[in-house]
Amino acid sequence: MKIMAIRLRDVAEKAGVTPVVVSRVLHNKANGIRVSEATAQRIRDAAEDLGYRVNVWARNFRNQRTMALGVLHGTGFPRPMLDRGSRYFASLMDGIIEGAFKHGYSVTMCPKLLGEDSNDAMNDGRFDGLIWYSTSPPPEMKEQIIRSVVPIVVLHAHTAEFGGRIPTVICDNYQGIKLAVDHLASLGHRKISFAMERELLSNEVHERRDAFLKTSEQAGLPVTSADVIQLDWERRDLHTYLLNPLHSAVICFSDGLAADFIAIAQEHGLTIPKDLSVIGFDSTAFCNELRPELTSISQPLLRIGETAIDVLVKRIEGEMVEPMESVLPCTLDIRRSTESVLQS
Amino acid sequence: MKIMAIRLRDVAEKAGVTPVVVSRVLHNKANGIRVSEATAQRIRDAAEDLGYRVNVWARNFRNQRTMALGVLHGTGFPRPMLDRGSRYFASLMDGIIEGAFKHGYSVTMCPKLLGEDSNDAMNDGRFDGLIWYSTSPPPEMKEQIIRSVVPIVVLHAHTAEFGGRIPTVICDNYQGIKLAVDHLASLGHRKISFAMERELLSNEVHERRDAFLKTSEQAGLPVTSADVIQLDWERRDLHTYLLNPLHSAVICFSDGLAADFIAIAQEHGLTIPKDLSVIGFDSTAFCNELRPELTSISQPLLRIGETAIDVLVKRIEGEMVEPMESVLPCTLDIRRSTESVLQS
DNA sequence: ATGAAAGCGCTAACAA
DNA sequence: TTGTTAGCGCTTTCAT
Repeated sequence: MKIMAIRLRDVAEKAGVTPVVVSRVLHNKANGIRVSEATAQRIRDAAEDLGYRVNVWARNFRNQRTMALGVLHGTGFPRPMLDRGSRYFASLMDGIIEGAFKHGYSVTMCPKLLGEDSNDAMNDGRFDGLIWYSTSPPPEMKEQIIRSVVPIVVLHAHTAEFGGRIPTVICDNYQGIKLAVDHLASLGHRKISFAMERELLSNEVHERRDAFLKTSEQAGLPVTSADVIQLDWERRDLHTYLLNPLHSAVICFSDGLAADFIAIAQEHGLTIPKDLSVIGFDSTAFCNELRPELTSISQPLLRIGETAIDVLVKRIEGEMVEPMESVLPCTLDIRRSTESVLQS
Repeated sequence: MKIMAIRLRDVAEKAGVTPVVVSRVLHNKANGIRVSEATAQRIRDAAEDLGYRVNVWARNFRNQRTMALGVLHGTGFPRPMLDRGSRYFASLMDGIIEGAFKHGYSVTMCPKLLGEDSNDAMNDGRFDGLIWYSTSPPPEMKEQIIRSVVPIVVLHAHTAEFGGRIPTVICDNYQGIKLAVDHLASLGHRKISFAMERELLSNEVHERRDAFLKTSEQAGLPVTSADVIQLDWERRDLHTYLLNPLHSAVICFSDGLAADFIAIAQEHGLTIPKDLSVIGFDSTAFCNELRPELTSISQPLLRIGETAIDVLVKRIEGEMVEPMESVLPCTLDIRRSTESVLQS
């Protein structure tokens, strides 16, 4: 008992004209309509009466566009859960959706896509464009991305990784880390550290670590690569470290990691921030839910998502994108997890 | 410089056959292929050589299906942000995506849809089915839902609200609240309260409040409607209440509300759970990030999302759904925000 | 001002 | 085993 939707043809019959005229009256906003007002009114009435809606897919098919964008999650995890870890991916998606809506595109998450055969998504006509969001794609993926039929924008990567041929959007990791280091220095901290997940494959990890080392030095702090704390997924290394913590402050690679750091430090009897100042990265909403609230480097995730879409849409519409790499500045959201070392 | 994708016709030409044969060889999994192995191989080679991918939209168009599901967010907010408040919506979406993938459908979030003209989504051919997620739709919306061309499943509502004609999925609010009340009673709490947002329009608020009153009575607790704390969005009422708190425990309508309750109670010098036990509702991931970790009634959001999709797909495929209303049981996740009143 | 024709890529039904 | 026909709903182009 499938109810048929009303088609252009139905409206045309009711109004006593051909579908072409109906199309012009109802959908040709820009062009001159070239239809007598009387007919136009008759058509509009008929459409109203029947409750006509254009069939979007038929139109898109005819126009050879889908007005749909896909979000690809290449490698790393099986599927990005929205509700897991920090709200990182959720924030990003909010930005992507926002940007897409602005340009009249929809955002689709679909199986083949987020799973393995990402090659399909680039060629099966499902999308006008793709956002590739991945920690760090293996070489063969990069080749695939470069050769994709469909325009792609890659998040959290550098254009150089793709032979300068794929637009990318990334935050200014160096400048972000510098904000954190300077903040700690201004609070009188000298022994500061950087915590990262050893097994996380991501260019950004190394960017942030290197930025930590470099900016600390610039700030005149006695920091070496020994001050980088490498952690395993299960946080065993963290327990080990906390038996004999050597620093008064730590900058963590992500908010999720910072949350763990705080929780486990508290288990070990440390008071945050009195005994240890902690800074996260991303400044997602859940920083406000942690106790103490987490000071965090704010990567503008919403804007990153939106920017990526802006760039992608330009590409889809055949415009050149300049510059190919969008680097967005970070800010520092100072909350309660950092305090002056002098107070203690 | 739009690169054309390879079409069936291109493969056919290269293999020296007609498109129909190619279609059969490459896509007719189920039916007998009825093609000689030699030709089939030739076709497969040609497809491989050219890097052919089926155009999914053309196929769907021809088949008069979209294999796409929409998520409608009727009223209340302008657009559900994934990263806002508790992770409620994110969890739900994870379940929805999971369920959709299982059945081979994609999930689309698109502008017209999540904005105002939800009527479009029901008739513009964009979706094979819709999930309606709304706090509590106004009457005219309900009429629209009932009359929709496209199959719909409504979340967090009762089938009776839609004349018994629309399938719904909802958690067992009564049983969930009962778990919380019994838990508190077993910890020796006598003066317990229920906190809700006065201005939130939602059937579930009232269900939970009523369940609180009824199950408390059953548990032999001296509870009246005066023990329901009504709050404004800005939480001014909460500050007022906390000047002179009358209860040793509170069950909150949502995790987000519980988080606020805890934070503001702490500002007022209360220690959680020593001075006040707090229970949330939803048990989203961020309960673990609160300090203390939040005891919460767990609504199986992932399963609610998945179930909704299962039901929706049945409807799409013309099956009858029985029962029309799926009520999923809650559980209680006991964390650190509740403790025995006797300890103090 | 209106209409006829054509076709987007694909596949079900029927024909040879 | 292979091919022909036809059409999903829409819009662009060209004719009337």
